[in-house]
Amino acid sequence: MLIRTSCRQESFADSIFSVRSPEVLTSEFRARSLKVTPQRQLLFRLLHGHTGHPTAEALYAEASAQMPGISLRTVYQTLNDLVSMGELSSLQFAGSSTRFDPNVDDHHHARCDECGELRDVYVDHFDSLLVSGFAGFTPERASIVFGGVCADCG
Amino acid sequence: MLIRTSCRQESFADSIFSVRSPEVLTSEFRARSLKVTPQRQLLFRLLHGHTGHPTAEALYAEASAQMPGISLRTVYQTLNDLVSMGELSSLQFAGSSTRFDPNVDDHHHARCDECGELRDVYVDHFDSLLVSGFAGFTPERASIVFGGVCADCG
DNA sequence: ACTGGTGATCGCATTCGATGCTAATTCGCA
DNA sequence: TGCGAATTAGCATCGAATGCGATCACCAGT
Ligand SMILES: [Mn+2]
Ligand SMILES: [Mn+2]
Ligand SMILES: [Zn+2]
Ligand SMILES: [Zn+2]
Repeated sequence: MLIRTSCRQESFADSIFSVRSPEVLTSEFRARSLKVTPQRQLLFRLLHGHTGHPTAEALYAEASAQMPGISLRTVYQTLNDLVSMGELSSLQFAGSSTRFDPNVDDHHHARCDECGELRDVYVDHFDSLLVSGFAGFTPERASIVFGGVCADCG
Repeated sequence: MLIRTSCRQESFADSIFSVRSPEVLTSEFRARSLKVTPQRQLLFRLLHGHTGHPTAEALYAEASAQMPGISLRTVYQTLNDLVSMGELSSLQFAGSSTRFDPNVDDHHHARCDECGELRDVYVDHFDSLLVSGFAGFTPERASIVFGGVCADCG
């Protein structure tokens, strides 16, 4: 496998992509007659600025620290709402639970075979790919997952 | 999203990729001191020539038709063995159970959003992709999944 | 062919992530 | 402030997959 690494690597590292602000999410929820509860507000805050790919359990742990008694069920509920609103995306890999991605930008992922760490990667010249085998299939989206070894595990 | 469709589309459709022959798999199992039982032989046969992406349950159904009493546990066992031997690969998507892929050729997939149908696609010029964000990560593999609508659901 | 030993089979229990259900609560609008 | 509708939280349930272990059977060596 040959992969060309862009020289613009650094410029991307500077950018931080996350879920939209708690204020925006609040309006979005209200606009859909969804109530803005303290539990949801807390999750809005936790997700905003989050650059990783947390699981529901991880967010539940973070949330519990600030709001003891919040239920895992509610965390799932809210994350699912955000996903169906397109404010969050979800990723699934073999042998681990669903990861939620606060970065809804058009991007792809690199996943470490050892530790499962997931990082965002950006791909240029996607349209120079030549794909055969669609035969009637209408592609609308594409997602690339690179498998390999991360810096820590290497 | 812009995707270039290869004019060689048809030539690929002619090729049939599958798991290796029951005879080869038999030798492979013996070489590893794994016994070649009737249950395994049946699965070898079912997988050979299989061009789809069946679930363990689906293969269990097929197997049960020819060998009533075979257990789902044994089907999983054998499929997992084949995967760890590299004779079969496994794929996982959100909201559905693991799909086993008898095609271990280097290829990618297109998945219908409606019905979940999965088809093989082949990608050329992969090395013209420009990837940024690796930063220490050593990529070894890549897998592309196209999302969209299949001919039946369109 | 027989046999011993190691690996396989199969059914049942168990795990784990995720969702269904619902009484009690709370949000948000009037 | 009060009402109706949405939410919460806890527990039950689900589905896919694996752990376990008594019994079975492949197969190498005789
Ligand atoms: Mn991401
Ligand atoms: Mn395939
Ligand atoms: Zn790692
Ligand atoms: Zn379809």
